[in-house]
Amino acid sequence: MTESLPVDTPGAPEGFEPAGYEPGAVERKWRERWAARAANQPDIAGAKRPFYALMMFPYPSAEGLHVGNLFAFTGNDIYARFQRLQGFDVFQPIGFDAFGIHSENHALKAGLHPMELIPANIANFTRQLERAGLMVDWSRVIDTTHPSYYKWTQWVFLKLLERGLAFKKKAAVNWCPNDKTVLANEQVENGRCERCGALVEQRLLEQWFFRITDYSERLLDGIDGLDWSHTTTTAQRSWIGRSEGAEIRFKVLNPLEDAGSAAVHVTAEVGSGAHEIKVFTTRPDTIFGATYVVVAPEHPLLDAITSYEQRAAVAEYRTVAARQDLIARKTNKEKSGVFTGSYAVNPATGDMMPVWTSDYVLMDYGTGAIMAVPGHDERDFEFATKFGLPIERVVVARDGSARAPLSEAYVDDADGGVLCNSEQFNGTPVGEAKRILTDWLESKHAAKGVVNYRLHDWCISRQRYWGPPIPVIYCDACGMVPVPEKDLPVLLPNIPDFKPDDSGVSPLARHEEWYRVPCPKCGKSARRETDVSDTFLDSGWYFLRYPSVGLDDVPFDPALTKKWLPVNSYIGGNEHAVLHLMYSRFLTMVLHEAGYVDFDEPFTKFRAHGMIIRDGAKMSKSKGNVVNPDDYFDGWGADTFRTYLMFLGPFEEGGDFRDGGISGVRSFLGRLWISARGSHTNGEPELDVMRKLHQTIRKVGEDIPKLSYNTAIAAMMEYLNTVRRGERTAHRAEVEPLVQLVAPFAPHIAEELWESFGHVKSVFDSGWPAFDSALVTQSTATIAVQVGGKTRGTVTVSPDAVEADVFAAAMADPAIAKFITGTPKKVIFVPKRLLNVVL
RNA sequence: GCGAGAGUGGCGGAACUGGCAGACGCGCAGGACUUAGGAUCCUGUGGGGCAACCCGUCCGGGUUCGACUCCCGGCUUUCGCACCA
Repeated sequence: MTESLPVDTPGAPEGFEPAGYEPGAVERKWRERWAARAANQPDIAGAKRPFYALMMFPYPSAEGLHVGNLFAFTGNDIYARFQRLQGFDVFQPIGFDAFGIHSENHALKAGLHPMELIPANIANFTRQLERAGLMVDWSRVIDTTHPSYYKWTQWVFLKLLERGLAFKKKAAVNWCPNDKTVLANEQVENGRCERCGALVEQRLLEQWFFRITDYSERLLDGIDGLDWSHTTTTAQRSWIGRSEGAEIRFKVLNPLEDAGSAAVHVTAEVGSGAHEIKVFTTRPDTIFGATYVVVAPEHPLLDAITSYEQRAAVAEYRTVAARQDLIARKTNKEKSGVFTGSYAVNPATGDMMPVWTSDYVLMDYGTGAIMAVPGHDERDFEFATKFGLPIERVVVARDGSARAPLSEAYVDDADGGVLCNSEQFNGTPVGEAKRILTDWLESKHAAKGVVNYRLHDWCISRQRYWGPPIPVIYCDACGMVPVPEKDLPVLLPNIPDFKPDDSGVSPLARHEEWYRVPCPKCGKSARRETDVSDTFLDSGWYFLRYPSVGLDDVPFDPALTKKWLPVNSYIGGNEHAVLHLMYSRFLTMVLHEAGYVDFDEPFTKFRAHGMIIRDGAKMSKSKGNVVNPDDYFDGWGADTFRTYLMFLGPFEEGGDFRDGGISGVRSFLGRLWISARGSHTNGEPELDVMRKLHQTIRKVGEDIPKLSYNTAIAAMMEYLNTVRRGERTAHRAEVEPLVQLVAPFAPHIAEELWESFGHVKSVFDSGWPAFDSALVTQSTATIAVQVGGKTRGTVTVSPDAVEADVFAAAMADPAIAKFITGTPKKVIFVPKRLLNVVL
């Protein structure tokens, strides 16, 4: 794979024979030089112009660095180095997100202990990352599994506990029988564990939760002020899932002995309404069309409202639903359900509506109960059709008939519909009707307008070993007692048998010597919490820690935090668009309220990078299309590999990795080397070349902040082609600034060439070259001449030529003039660009 | 199903606010230097046609002097979310 370049350079000055470009040697030299000079360590306490360039820290897998990681890190590094060249004190830290089920499972499989596996993985990652030539401050690395870090993760937990934002509740949770662990809803995909693919079961366990739902509104509103990738903010908004509607209360009649008989047609006056079912609906306007009510199988009132006759059927249905819950329930859309034997009163019509239970109503969302409007909801329509429940039309297109039968749910709630069969509200447009009907129901004390969110509380409990123990102690006398801050960290013990079992309790519970502790309050024997916390808690605050790494008495120093945060630029994958970024925002808001930080949004700017695919598919071991960065570092050098990755396609979209293109980038650097090493200082640089240079300086300076790296590289290639056109030798002044432009992409070769020009200081302390706006302007303009919109040729004129000049020039060219027959009806002139003659 | 993107040469991809479509690179072809070249350098390269020219940015309409770009309708595709009431 290694290739040699010619030793002699055409036109090289007498007695100077540049050695061929050998990336291996050059890169080694500069890695060592940077380390020796601590070149990548900003003055954390004293920086004048701090710039925090953060990238999402990796999970240090045993397989080593993935090109996807490298792609992301390189993209961040280029931006960071560019900011450094702009004169900022750039802080680009890195760390390792090494707790969690992934590491633990891998350790189990490999027969190793995570406490041995993880340091080895981190060492390997570090070695690979160092070769990439990242401008990373290696003196401030975070390892989430180190007690000096998770001490403060536990501290964060205690802060939430203090503020009432951490709480325990028994909850139906997703249990993966294979990984033997609880999964967050987000970790379940189509009823299967996102990691191992096993079918997920439902279990009832006591879990720790963070009350993120208290922040739904703030998390949503805050998005407006963020400079984030559009795709990311869209994902956040839809994850929060705000919807406006009404909560409507339905009185339920006591189950009547004869309920269920066909003759039942009770009036509103009958029954005492001992129970009330609350439903959430976004369509209060359709209340007149509500013909039945459905509660989720887990609904707390279900038992109370079920009639004697229906009890067996309901109980059986509920058992089946519980068993299949996340499996069939979310994938099998065939409607099923059972009548409870009770009736609810429609507050608008006074009609009796049968109450059913069905798994198409989710306990998780809204109130766990719905009013069914089969005429105007597809799911309700399907259900009503299947079970023979009445379907009423209460919305009709403006020109439609209120009697028109419904063959499917009419769901147009935008502008088309007006109410019908709704008494005094007939004719009201749907839009207004939502508000009017809510007000009306409110006046009858049957409803209130509410806002509902899809966002759920964050379950942070994991019944596993490889995580930070949740710092709580249970005492028979004192109850739940938080571990005092002075006792942090609660160390994760090094135990050999960390394998989870089927009990649903963490392996830590098997170690009495660990979990038996004196109560911090009364001193009597007590027990530790044996759950560990979610890795998203580790990564939810790590950006706060970086500037304060090494300070053991605080999680993050106030002065340093004020200086460096919020993060100026954050780059990462869109796979974390929702959870990691949402949790980080949430924790920041809480810490802000608690007075620990003076900002409430952690990441001012966020950009999601694209994904690198190969042969049109995601890289994976099973497909055998994984790229090992080491091979490319060895074969081509880090500078070539970095630049190539950035040249593949737009950074925010990713690209298709193929070996084919890499040689183009390598020969670009090779030619740069030759032109720079062979450059002369005789006389003046060529004016046309200098024009192109200054245009290139401008272009690259505009492209990098936009992360438009591929076009920046293309511009530099184009410029180098101009410099070398016709085998000409470069003037020093023509290539020296190019070395600065290339530096963020290919830092090693840039340093080497910069040094060869006689500079003592690093190229990264040389500042970004300024462009001369006089030179950027073209000396001539090539103007397209169109006749009737069709391009018929071009004319070259002065850039400030006016319409008449260009028209004259066009007429002087017979190839163009022959199309201009007769008097032009109209002439469109765009200076410096185009002349269009309309006949 | 809903939401957000994306469809441009043989390939990866450029194209500012509606103004010469195909920058840059790969590949390919020809040439130079060479004992040789898979190294390096130069030239060419959307399709058709001898040419003048014609046709070309997923498809069909539209707006405009002019559309890859804007509007309407459709197709394909990627990524989220998904019985969210």
